[in-house]
Amino acid sequence: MRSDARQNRDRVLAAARDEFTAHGAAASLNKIAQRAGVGPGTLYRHFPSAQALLVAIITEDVAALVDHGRELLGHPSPGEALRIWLRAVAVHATAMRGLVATELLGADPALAECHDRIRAVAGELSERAGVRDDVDDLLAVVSAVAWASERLPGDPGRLDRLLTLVTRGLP
Amino acid sequence: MRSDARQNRDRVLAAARDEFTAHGAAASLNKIAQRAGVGPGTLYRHFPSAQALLVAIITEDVAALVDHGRELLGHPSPGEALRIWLRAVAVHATAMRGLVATELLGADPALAECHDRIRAVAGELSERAGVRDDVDDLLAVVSAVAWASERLPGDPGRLDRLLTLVTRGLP
DNA sequence: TTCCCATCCGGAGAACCTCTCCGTATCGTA
DNA sequence: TACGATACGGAGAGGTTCTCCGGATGGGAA
Repeated sequence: MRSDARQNRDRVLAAARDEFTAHGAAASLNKIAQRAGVGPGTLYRHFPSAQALLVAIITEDVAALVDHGRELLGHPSPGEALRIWLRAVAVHATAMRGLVATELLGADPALAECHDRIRAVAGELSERAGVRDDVDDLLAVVSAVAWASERLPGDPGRLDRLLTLVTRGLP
Repeated sequence: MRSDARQNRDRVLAAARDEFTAHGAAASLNKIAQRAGVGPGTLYRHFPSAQALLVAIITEDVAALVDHGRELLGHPSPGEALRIWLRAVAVHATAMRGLVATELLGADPALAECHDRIRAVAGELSERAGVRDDVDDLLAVVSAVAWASERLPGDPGRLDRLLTLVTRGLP
């Protein structure tokens, strides 16, 4: 890839983060292109859809989330490790006004690898904690309440209350 | 209100239900107007925004939901009554591709009366069941998993599994 | 039954969106 | 330094939301 192409792609991604963070699903691709200082044709050549943009951003962030989960495998309290990590998953899902949750709960095959990585860590943490719940269902619930808490951003403690509600059956 | 105005309003509401059911948030107000057989000016005079349309539809449906809840107050098993009703709330929230959940979890003051009515029934059912959870949080969780289950409509049993997960701490 | 007017209708147009196409620009290799 | 493959970008097509105002009409009064 040419250097100007690489630079433009990075700028589009950064602008997309900012626009999605500010406007969630209402973010405009034209505005993202303007913010990145490129033409719409350039944006579309790098990312054929808003979804492709979101996938690229989410993929960057899932790496850190998975690393965090792996570190928690060494936690002395398996139940606590799982709770800490599920909270990290929830916080991650609230990003970009809940768009991360929306994408992770959808069926985009482009996120299959992200799902696999998250599922693998969730599986290990759950097993250590003796939790028998289906990990996909557990992750779905956590993402769902993350998304819900983004619907009323004026209540900062809400995410934790909702998480407490949905994880009380855990050890 | 004139009879032609009343008729057009009803047709717009019916068309809106159909379009929101088929397309969720991607439903177009122009298409709704076309489907109702009115001009955009007519649609906008009756409903100044998509949100106003949704509020009108949701308000119609909440009446039935609340009636259902009141009937359940006579249920011999208070825990079971609460579960049955929370499931009804979830099913209601999945309507129009999860748009009902999206709206009920938002901050639109126009839905304040709906919230009050739902909260009142939830409060009574919870009290009978000995549940101390904050009813707003409980309702939020239920709407959240309803929305999540709409993200993957190909898995019909998912809503029930997610509901079982989030309500297991109840009596 | 007719008339009149307040209420209602509807569609052209403005401004924005998504997305594409193709003439122009430029990076990088020879 | 030159050239060509790669990349750019913006005009334009077709869609959306939303408004405005000239025309239509429901219904009440005479």
